[in-house]
Amino acid sequence: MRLRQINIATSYQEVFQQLESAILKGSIKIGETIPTEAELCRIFGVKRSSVREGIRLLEQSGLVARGAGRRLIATAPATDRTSENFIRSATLNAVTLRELWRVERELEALACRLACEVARSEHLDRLAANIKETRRSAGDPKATTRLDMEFHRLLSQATGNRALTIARDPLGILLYASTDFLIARLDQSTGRLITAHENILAAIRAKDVDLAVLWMTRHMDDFKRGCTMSGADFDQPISDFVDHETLAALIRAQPETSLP
Amino acid sequence: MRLRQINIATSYQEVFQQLESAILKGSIKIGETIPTEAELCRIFGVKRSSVREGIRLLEQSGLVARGAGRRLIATAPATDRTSENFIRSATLNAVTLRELWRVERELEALACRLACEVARSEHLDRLAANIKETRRSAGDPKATTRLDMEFHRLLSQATGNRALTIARDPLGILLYASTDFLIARLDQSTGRLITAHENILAAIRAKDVDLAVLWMTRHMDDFKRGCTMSGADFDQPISDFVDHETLAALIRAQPETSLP
DNA sequence: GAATGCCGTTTGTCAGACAATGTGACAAAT
DNA sequence: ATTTGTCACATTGTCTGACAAACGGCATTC
Repeated sequence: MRLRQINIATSYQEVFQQLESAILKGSIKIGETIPTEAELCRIFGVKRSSVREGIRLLEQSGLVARGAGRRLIATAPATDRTSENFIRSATLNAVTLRELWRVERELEALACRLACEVARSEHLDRLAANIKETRRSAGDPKATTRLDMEFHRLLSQATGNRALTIARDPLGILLYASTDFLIARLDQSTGRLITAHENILAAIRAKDVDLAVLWMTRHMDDFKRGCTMSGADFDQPISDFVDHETLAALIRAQPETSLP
Repeated sequence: MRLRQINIATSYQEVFQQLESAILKGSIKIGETIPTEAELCRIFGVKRSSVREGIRLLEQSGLVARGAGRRLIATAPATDRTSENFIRSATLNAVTLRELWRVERELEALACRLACEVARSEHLDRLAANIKETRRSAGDPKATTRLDMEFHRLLSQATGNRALTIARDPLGILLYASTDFLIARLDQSTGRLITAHENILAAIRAKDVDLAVLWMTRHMDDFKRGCTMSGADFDQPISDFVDHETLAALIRAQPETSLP
């Protein structure tokens, strides 16, 4: 005889699960409004407090957001939700800069390979514009760092691979936030950074996979060297490099990466 | 004169943010109990409904969970929270099997490289045990598929790189769930699967990076061939291969990957 | 036609209550 | 001595009812 764990869901969890299913399977389409709280009370046969608590769970999952008025509309969770979670998880598990960097290095290389394959000109133009702006930002390390992060984000979008974008985004944000702390690093190396970006873009334009990956790898190794040279211990947990307030601000400041 | 966007947080959001900060910066340590709702009411000066709605946000973030009794304790969000989010995002953005597979292929290769570097014998033994069990599972495709997923999860843990584990886990779950649907595929190829796993493990034991990556790449390409041969269109969104109920069950069934 | 003010609707919050469930201690039974 | 029954207590889950603030939409005004 096999008996199983008893697991009774509370009312508010039931509210969450039913609405979540409805959104994920498309009964409620993205952009549609969710019924009002009063209506949900009628539908589910529970009181407003339970409905509201269930809605909070949806809210934190990124499945609903307040649209025009205060009505809730169904939304597809963008990369920033996954980023939030990744960042919380990485922070509390004391993930080190080295671990983060190693994975990011590989994903950036993959981004280069994929970009060479699909590379639409509109995406490449955006990258070119980013480089141009980066050159103008010389002398403003904070802006340079931000544009660097933006370059890599644009590159991942240029691949058209949304799994890559979703997976890479949080890593990019965390690395950026950590090095923002070590900003002195950049003063010396803005030149090298621009050179690397330019060469990467040129290689992608030429569809030269190996060259693009080579330059990207150099770029990432430069990044590491810069960190260690400015005294950072690559084996310290990221929470030593960046406080949570900064991270929270960063997450919310993301330009809501669109996944076409 | 520079005026900025006004952004007033509601009471329950404020409750969430303050508790989130406290946990992330360690004022409330992982494993500690959160004050009772009544106490939080006193502390924050708001009513229970607001406190409770704030707690729901924490709950969905994976920052708290019900411990012994019904008291809430602070928890470090494990990989399954990030997985949930990734999966919702990937599903609703209609990410295709191809996109997913391409990224997973790269991360698995990285896992091989890192495993060759650090490879502690206890982890390798676990992989060996998994292969042994896989061999016993011949004839039970469902079990084989599950053990295959488990192999890759164990491998990523063997790298000691928690950023990799957190990033890879959701991809593994999604790919597994999608192919569970195409289970016939496996009947023909369990042999090849075991051979691949064995060769990967042997190469890692011998610290032969190139060989390990080579076998892993073959293994992943086999996977793709198996999918297409059993009639799957690799360019269809994953939601065509797996319904949400299955995914939700999978997420909850995860053995709560520990990040040491 | 665009700006303004009013009104119904919906949400955010409060106030208070009760039942269900879990804890801990202690007595009773095996 | 270990297990079981019982009880008081703490805490959570849910309900009831209410009100102010904020918003959309509509009629009004210039």
